[in-house]
Amino acid sequence: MLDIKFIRENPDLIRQAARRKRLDFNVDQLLSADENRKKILQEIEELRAKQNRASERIAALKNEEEQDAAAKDLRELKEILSKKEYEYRKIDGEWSKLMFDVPNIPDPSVPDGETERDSKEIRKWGEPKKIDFEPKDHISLLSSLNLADLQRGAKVSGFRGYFLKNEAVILSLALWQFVFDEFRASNYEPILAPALVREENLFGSGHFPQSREDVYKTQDDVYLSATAEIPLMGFHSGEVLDETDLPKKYLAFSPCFRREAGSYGRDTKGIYRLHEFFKIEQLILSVADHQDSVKFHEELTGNSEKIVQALGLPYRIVAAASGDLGRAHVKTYDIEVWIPSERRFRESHSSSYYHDFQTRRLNIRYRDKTGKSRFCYSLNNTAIATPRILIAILENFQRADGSVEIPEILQKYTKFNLIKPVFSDR
RNA sequence: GGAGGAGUGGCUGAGCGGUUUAAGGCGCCGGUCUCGAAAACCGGUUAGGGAGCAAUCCCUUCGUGAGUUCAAAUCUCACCUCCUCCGCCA
Repeated sequence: MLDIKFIRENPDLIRQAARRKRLDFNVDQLLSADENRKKILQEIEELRAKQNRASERIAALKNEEEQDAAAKDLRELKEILSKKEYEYRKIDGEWSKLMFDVPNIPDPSVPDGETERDSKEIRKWGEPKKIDFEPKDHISLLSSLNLADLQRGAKVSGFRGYFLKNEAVILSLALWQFVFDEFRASNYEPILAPALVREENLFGSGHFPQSREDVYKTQDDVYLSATAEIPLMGFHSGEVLDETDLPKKYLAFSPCFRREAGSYGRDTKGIYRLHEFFKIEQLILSVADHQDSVKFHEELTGNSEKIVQALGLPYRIVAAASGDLGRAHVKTYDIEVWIPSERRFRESHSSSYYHDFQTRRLNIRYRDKTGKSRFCYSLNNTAIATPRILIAILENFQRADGSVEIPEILQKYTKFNLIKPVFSDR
């Protein structure tokens, strides 16, 4: 959600934002709804003022008969008022609907383009290991090393279902432990976040109303969160923080659920795209300052780079193209790790900032030094997502004999340094 | 799942149809007093929107939404949250 005053004063910026994000949004429709709404609201306020004054006069009358007589005269006013109010509710509903559709404005540095293919490489780290044999893909490694059961996963859980087994389990636990340890000395507060969230949080974070079909809904009308960003943004909703408490930094683990409604044809095999996974997410609430957002965006991205570097995975940072940005986003960096079997980089982390788009919806404010209340700015980034990151680890660390090395940094957690192929079902 | 009770400003807490522009207290800000401070005393102090150069004025806001009424913090209904008890439960 953007400030209506800003929209009134900068309709061209909104038009341009919609064009860059490849969204169909009609600013003029909003502006005319806005004008209409404002006009009716002013009329209602005048009528209410009139009614309030008349009511006060009635209250001053001591005689009940006099009161009744005076009240009679007000019924007509009341009728006009309620008609106006009905009109207002209608236009206000229209107005809100449009307001929820207004895209946030992409930063000028965001590369223009339609899809993922138009993203721009910012920097690169590491060299893919020389593999002098035909590298197996993660699906065949999972199978030969007995690390997952995808058939039974589908039988029990349905399409995209999976069981992780044996060393893959220990490796997952090791990754989570390692990441929380990496942040131990930092001022990121560790959190285990709920996955069940109320609808308002999904609106607040900018996932609703557009992406309803991507989210699971329970029979109690609470939803299964697609990321800890959602409960974490809801954490401070409706609060007025003190400027001295900012920035707030969180590191949250949660299960994540995604319907993947629009991606039936894509990544249908393996564990790249799942309905159910686990993620540790970083999130920052900061003061309302663009330069701060830029600074913290780099910090969040840098934190994740350190993790991927420590794991020894070659990666690159790309700035997502304008058309690939979510409605709520100002700018997004993806970390893409090297996948040997595909000979390409694929997304493992996503680091974004939003200015006050989310905090305005969630009403997360702070009192600045002058005592004025302002909306915080928000940012978030993946710290690690499992099992997806296992794909990169398995493929990059595979050896000619079919075994897989464990990244050195994880060995103190896993207590083993090699995953060996099995030749019979364990 | 069942039975009760409760949600009021930054906090505490009164009000239960109309001088409520929400009492009182705490906190905070300003002032008087003081060499300075504390105490005491005086004044100010919810938030959002709108009109105006400004002084100021208007509307909304007592968990949320709908309703009754000329008028709702106050009455009715639904929902949300918290507390107590019973049941179930890792």
